[in-house]
Amino acid sequence: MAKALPRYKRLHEDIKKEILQGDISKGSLLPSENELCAKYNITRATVRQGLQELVKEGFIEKRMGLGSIVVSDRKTLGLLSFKGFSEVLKSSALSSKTLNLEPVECTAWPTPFFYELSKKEEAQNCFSLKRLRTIEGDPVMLEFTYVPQWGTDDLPEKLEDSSLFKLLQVHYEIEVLQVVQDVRAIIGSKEILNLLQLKTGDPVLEIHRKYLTDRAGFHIYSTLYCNTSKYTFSNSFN
Amino acid sequence: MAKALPRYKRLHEDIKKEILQGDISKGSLLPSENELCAKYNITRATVRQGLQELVKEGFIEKRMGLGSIVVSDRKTLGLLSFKGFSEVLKSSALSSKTLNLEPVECTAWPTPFFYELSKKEEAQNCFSLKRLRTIEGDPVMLEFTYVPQWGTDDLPEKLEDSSLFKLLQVHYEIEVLQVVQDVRAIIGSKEILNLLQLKTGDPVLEIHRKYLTDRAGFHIYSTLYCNTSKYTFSNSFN
DNA sequence: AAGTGGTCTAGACCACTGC
DNA sequence: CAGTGGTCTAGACCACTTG
Repeated sequence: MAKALPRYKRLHEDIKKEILQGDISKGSLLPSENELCAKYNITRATVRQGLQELVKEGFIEKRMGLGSIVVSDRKTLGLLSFKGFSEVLKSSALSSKTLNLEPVECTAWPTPFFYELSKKEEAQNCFSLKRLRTIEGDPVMLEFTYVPQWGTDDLPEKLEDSSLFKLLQVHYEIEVLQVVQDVRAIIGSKEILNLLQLKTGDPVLEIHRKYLTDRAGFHIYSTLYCNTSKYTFSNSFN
Repeated sequence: MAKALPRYKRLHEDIKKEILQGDISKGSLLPSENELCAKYNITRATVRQGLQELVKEGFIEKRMGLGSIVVSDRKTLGLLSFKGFSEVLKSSALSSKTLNLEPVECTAWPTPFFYELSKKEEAQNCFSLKRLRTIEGDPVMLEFTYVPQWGTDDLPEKLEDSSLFKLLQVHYEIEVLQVVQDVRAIIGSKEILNLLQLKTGDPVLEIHRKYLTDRAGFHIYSTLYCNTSKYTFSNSFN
């Protein structure tokens, strides 16, 4: 029972594999779109659809009049910035920990919710995670995350041994494609300040996030409260 | 001299404006792709190219067999995108203004500087801009920007009639490729609070930015102080 | 000048959602 | 069922970069 991948997807995965395996080295040019047409026996529109995925993932960049350049590590920071806390920090020398403040629950969505939910989302429950992140023992981020219960029923037990985003990718084949976030500075509530070990009147970074995935209509939502007195919240994009 | 906009871009901006102005309400369906073909006198491939931009920006989502749903009418500002203040706002219905608090000066870099400068940068002076951005009359962002004086000698007079980033692109052919930023929440100083019309003890978003350009070694630096009491600052990345 | 990616046309068939 | 978006073909002209 072969799945019969779309042709553009086939090209996308082929080239991605070649890049990751080093068959096409960073900085070099991909075959031209016309050459790829010939190689895969597809039209240019289909080739471009496939290449566009690679651009979106940050593997290649296109240069007018020149070609498609492999830049596999240029977007690294930008990619890491939404892949979750642990992935971002694991390459640095700082020790980080994540503490689940409450067991994962499956409940209705909080109301009012900070982003508008679709009817499909509203109709189902969600898993809610309440976690505190620390760096070198200092609490730096309080995170409330909401994952729709939609083919992810055994999420709680799986969550034990891996990060949320890795779990979604590996066990459910859900990949985060994009993040939209709203940022503001607020004076933290007593509960938030307490958990972040801040004093009354201290400012806190509040971030609302919506993660868009490759499963249509499947979104993950987070609210983050950050103690930025010692560590800043940094990201990179292009 | 202005080039005609590509047709897909025209459609993209039109619909985006309609969404932001509330002409198409959140949760409703866009006209079908075939209807848009007829309305704009373009083919479906072109319509899809335009709609895809809206998907990328998080304004719409597509549902197989159903249509394109408007999922966001955020009036928040994509100010964390690197395209600059004016560009982000021009498609929305909100009126924005930029006030130069001081004439553009060419001086040494401030010390200490918030990012590490290369020797080449340190060896030259920089233009410093101090600007206040307002939306609908409300001051929302105080911006200190530093541009190296490196083939940009006539920057001050050129700056009169266009945005900084457009100016750099058009007159000096410098294109911003990537942005690195550090974000924190602070309690504003008296001067900052005053300019942003905030009260003592109010929180402010502080952002340090480094813009990387296609001219090797040429960077632009900014410090932003944002009043997030009324508008949040949003961005989107992948 | 030759080749590249950027844009665009005018069709086509399919799988899916709602009625 | 009729209509939608998902995929795809076979062309075309353009602006741009490099030799």
